[in-house]
Amino acid sequence: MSSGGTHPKMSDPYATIGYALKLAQQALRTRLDSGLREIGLTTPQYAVLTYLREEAGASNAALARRAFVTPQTMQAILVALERAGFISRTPHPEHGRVQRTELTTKGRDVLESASGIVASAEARLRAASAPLDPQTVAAVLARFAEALR
Amino acid sequence: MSSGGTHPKMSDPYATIGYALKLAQQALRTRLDSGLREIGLTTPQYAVLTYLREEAGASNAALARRAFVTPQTMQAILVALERAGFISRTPHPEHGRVQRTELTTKGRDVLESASGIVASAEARLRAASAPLDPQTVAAVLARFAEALR
DNA sequence: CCGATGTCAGCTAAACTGAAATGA
DNA sequence: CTCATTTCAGTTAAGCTGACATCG
Repeated sequence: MSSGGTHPKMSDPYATIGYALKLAQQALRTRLDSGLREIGLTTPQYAVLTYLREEAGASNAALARRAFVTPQTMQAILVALERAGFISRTPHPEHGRVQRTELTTKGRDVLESASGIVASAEARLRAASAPLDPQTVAAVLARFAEALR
Repeated sequence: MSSGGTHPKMSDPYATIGYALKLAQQALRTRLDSGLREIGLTTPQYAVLTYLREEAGASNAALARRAFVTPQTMQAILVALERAGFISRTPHPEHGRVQRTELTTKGRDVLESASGIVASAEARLRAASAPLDPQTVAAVLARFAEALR
C-alpha cells in the first residue's frame, strides 16, 4: 500500500506542517535580522522593545514570561538593549528588588525605524496568505503555539 | 486596552502573522528540542538526518543549500553528527575534494527513535489546523517562505 | 521558611564572516 | 584562471542550567 503505516516514513517529510513552519519562520527571521541589523537591532531585541511599548515599566521576570524564555535569557537581552541606550532600568520605588524597564527616547526612535522593515515583511505575509484571510492564518498559528505549549 | 488608535500602523502587534509565526515555531522548536535531547539530537541535526535519508551521499555544499545555511554552518552540524556516529563521510571516488555523506546504521536507528517524537508534534499541528485542511495550511506556510526568500 | 526576583557564572548549538587550500 | 568545495578560525546572539543573594 502506498499511504498506510504508522511508523514507516511519512508520506513526504517535506510536506509536513512542522517542516513548512520551520522554513517560513527561518525565512522571516533571516529577512528581519538583515534589515534590523542596519539599525542596530536583532529580531528578539525588536520583540522586547515592542513588549515595552505596550507594557511600559515591566520587570525582567514579566518580560521573560511574556517571551517564553528564562529570566536569565531575558536578562542578557535587556543588558544589550540598555548598553545600546534603547531602554532604561530603574529600581522600583516600592519593591526594592524589582527593576522597572522603560523605553528611552532613543528606543522609541529605533522602534519607529524598525516598524517600516517589519511592516514590509508583514505585508508580504498577508499577500501570500491569499486566498485565505490573513486573520484566519494568524489564528491557526496561534492555535499551533497553544497546542504545542 | 492596547487596541486603541495610538499607533495607526499596527493596530495590535500581537495579532500579526509574523508574531504568530514566531510563537508557533518557538513552541515547536522547544518541544522537539526537549524530546530529541534524550536521544542525543538537536532539531537542526534531526533535519539534516532526514535530508540524508532522502538524498544519500549528498555533499556538505548540497546539504547547506538544502537547509538555506552557509557551508560553514552545515559543516559544524556534520562534524557533530559524525562525532556522534550518526553519519559517515567518505571522499567521493571520482571528485577528489567532495565528501559523500551517508547515514550509518546508528544514524538510521536514531532517526527511527526520533520519528515518534516528531510525529506526535505533527499530529498536534494537524489537529490544531481544524477547521482548515492541514495540507492547505502547509501550502500557505510554503508560500510564506517563498514570499520572504 | 518560602517564593519571586534579579543577576552572577559557565556552557552549548547554531548562525555569521573571513581566509585559505584543493581540485575539476 | 575560475569556480565550487571543504575546512580552519574567530565572533555573535540566544538559549539553557546552576548558584546565590535579596526582598516581601
